[in-house]
Amino acid sequence: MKISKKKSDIYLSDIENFNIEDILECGQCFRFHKLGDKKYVIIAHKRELTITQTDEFIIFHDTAKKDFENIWFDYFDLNTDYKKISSILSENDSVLKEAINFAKGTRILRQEPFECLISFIISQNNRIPMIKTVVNNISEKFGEKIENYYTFPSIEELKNATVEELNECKTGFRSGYIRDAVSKISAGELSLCDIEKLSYADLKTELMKIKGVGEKVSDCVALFAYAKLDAFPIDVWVKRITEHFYFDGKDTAKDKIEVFAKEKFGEYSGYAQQYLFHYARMKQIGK
DNA sequence: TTCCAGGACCCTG
DNA sequence: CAGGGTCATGGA
Repeated sequence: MKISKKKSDIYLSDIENFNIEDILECGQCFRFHKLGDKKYVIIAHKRELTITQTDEFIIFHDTAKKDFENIWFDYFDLNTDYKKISSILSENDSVLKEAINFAKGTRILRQEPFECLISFIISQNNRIPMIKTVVNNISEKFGEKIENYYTFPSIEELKNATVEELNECKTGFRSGYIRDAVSKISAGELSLCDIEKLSYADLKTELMKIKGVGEKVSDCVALFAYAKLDAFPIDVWVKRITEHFYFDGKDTAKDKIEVFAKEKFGEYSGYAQQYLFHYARMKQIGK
């Protein structure tokens, strides 16, 4: 990977397995807007990052080198060798091979824990376009305006949000769950910072103390905010595609699928899950 | 109109 | 303890 600075922009080159479209459209994060072909603006870390990708470069517009090193390098998981991981997962598994080939440039983002937690609470029994709408509504109502967009609110900014105000953001029956998460965190019953050092299993146990956070939501937060790569979130799509390809199309309990994934994908479960999820959803597999 | 979505809660038996 | 009805919301 090569990094160069041109005027106020950062240029990345010689990087494999990076496709901004795959990364953003695969359903792991919700606060971005498409500006054009392979051109997006992402709102994270109190910044609006405009990013474009050409055949040769990935361009981080108007970005200080310090911000690239301190924020975006980790956010885009640039220290991980996805070529190696995709090659290991493709080996002896034609399903993964196909799913990876479909979206080679997918990477697991390292998202901010609070935003990730609230976003995936909202995700339950919901659709991705609607999740994006609701998360944006919350940002516009409780966050701060940067330039053209609003930040996702901090814990402090969401602390006094009432169920009625949340309902106005279309959170529906999840408003009480968000209230419970915010109150437990602001009361110090749960520290999103302290749990970072916990194992995957212990981290899940802590997150699941929040009302409205179960197996799947805690798995997503573990994977997308804390980089617990042994997590394998099982939603309707992952259930469908694993049943379709690995269980002869038969209805299979989630705990059985979990055991299967751990055995087959091991320390790379999180990556495998994301390739499978995106492929299944795009191809409507099992539906 | 009915069904369903990156589920989890809670009541019933 | 397992199973399934129920929960807002909006698009297909």
